[in-house]
Amino acid sequence: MINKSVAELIESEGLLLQEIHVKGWVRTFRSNRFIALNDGSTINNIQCVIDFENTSEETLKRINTGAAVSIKGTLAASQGRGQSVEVQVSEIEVLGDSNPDEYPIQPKKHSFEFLRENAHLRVRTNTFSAVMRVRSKLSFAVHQYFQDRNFNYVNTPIVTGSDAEGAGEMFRVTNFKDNEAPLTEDGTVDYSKDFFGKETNLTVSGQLEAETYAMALGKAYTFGPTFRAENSNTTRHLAEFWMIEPEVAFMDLDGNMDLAEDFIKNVLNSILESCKDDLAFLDHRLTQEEKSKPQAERSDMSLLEKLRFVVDNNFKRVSYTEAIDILRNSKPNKKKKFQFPINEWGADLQSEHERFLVEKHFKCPVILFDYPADIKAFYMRLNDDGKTVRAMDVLFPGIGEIVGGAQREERYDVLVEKMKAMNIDEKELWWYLDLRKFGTAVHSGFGLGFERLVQFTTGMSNIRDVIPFPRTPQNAEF
RNA sequence: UCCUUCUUAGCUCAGUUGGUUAGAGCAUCUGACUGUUAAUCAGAGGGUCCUAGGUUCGAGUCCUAGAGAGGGAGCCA
Repeated sequence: MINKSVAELIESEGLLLQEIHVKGWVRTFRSNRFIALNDGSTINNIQCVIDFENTSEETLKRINTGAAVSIKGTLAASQGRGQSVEVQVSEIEVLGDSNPDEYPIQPKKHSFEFLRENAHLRVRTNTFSAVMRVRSKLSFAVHQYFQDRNFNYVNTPIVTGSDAEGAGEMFRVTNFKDNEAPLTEDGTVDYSKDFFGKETNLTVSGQLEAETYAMALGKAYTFGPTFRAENSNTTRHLAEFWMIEPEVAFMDLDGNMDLAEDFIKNVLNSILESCKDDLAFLDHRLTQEEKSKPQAERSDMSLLEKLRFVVDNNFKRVSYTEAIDILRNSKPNKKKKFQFPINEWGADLQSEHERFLVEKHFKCPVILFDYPADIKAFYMRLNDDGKTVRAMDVLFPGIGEIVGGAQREERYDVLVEKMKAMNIDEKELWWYLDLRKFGTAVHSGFGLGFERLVQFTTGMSNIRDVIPFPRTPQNAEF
C-alpha cells in the first residue's frame, strides 16, 4: 500500500495495478459511482470508482461535495474517456462530512464576488487553487532569482518610526487604549509615552532601509508585506500587499532597467516551466471569459501567448520627454479623446496615457524613464539638466505600473536641498543621510508589487483575487 | 474620495408601458437509472424582491434617503 498524492497518481503510470492509498476532498460524485477527488496537489482530479452495490447506503450518502475522504484501492487504466487512469476503490472512509445543504461551494460556476465573501473556502475551487499555487511558485522564483545572483535577503521593519517615506498614507501603530492616550500641553497625543516612545506606523516601503544594506552588502532585496492607508477602491490596489524591492550599489539607472526586465522575464519563464497545468487551466478560463465580452474589448492574445510575448520581446525604453512627444502627436490627443489632454512637458501621465503607450502605440511592455523632478520623490537622482530625475516605471498591458524605481540621489548636498524643497524632515532621516556622508556611491533599485505580478501571470483581473485574504477599505474579514 | 452600474430562491439570473398566486437553470430533498465526465429523467420544498420612507386604487417595477457590492477615475506597487 503506497501513500500517494493525486498529482503523483495521475503522472505515474508505473503504479498501474498497484495498491494505493490517497486522501483528499470530493469535488463531485456522479452516478453513485464516480468520485472526482482533489487533494490540492494539482488542478486535476483523480476519478475514484466505487463498487456501489457493495458499499453501504450510509457511506454513499456521506460522499458529498467538499467531504474529506480516505480511499484505498487499485490504480487502473480508465474505461471512460475523460481520464487515462482511475482508482478502483476497495475501501472508502469519510474522514470529514460536508453537509450539502450548507456547503457554499457547489460544483458549478460561482461569481468571484461571491467567492470573495467565502475567502476561507474559495481556494477549494479550480481557479483559486490554480492562482494560489502559481502565487507560491512565483514567490519561490523571486527568491531563486535573487539568491542565484548573490543578492542578500533583508528583512526590513514592518513597524517603522519614520513617516517620511513619502509613499502614501500610513497606518498608525499605537499601544494606547481607547480614549486613554496621554496628551501634551498643547493638546496633541503624547507619543513619547507610547510603547516605542515615538509615533510609529506600518511600513509603506522597505526601500530606505534596503538602501542601508545595499551600501554594505552590495546587492540586497526585500520581499515582505507593505501597508497603505489610502482609500483606494480599484482592481489593482490593496491596503496590505507584498512588495519586492531590490537595491544595488554601484548600479545606475540603465543597470536598474536591465535588472527589472531580466527579473520579470526570468520569473515568468520559470512559472511557464513549473506551473504548466495551472497555467493551461487559467489560459482556458480567461479565453472562456473573454468570449462573453464584446469583440472590441477582447484581448488579441491568450494568457500563455501574453506571457511568452513578455519573455521573448524586449521592453521598449522611452524617456518621459519622448513619451510626451508621442502622446502630443497621437490621434486621441489630436481628436481630443483623452480626458486629460497632453499639452506641455511636465504633465503627470494619467493611466489613459500609459495605456495608450503600452496597449496601442508600442504594443509591448514599456519602461518610461527620466521623469520631471517635480512629480517624483525626493530621493531620486537629479539629472544634469536640472529638471529631470533618474526614475523609471515599467508599464504592463492591463495592469499598468508594475514596477517603480530609480537611481538614488547619492550626493549629500543635493539630497539635503531636495528634502528642504519638498518639506521633508532631515532630522527624521538622519540615518538615511549618513549613507551619503560615509562612503556614498551610485546605487539604484526598484519596487515591484507582487500581487500585480501574480495578476499578470494568472490573468486575474481583480487584485483581490490573487491574495488569500485581501485587505481593502471597509474590509478585513477573516 | 469622485463618477457610474447593480442589489429578486443557497448560487447565477429573467421579470414587458406599474396590474391576479413573482419565474428559470443549477444546487438541495424524494424516486428512477447506473461507465459517468457540469451525468440523465420525473417530482417536491425553497422568497422580508437590500433597508426605511414616499407617490398610487395598486409598487419587484416610479421617487427620495441610507447600506452593501461591481466597474471606472485619482493616489500608487
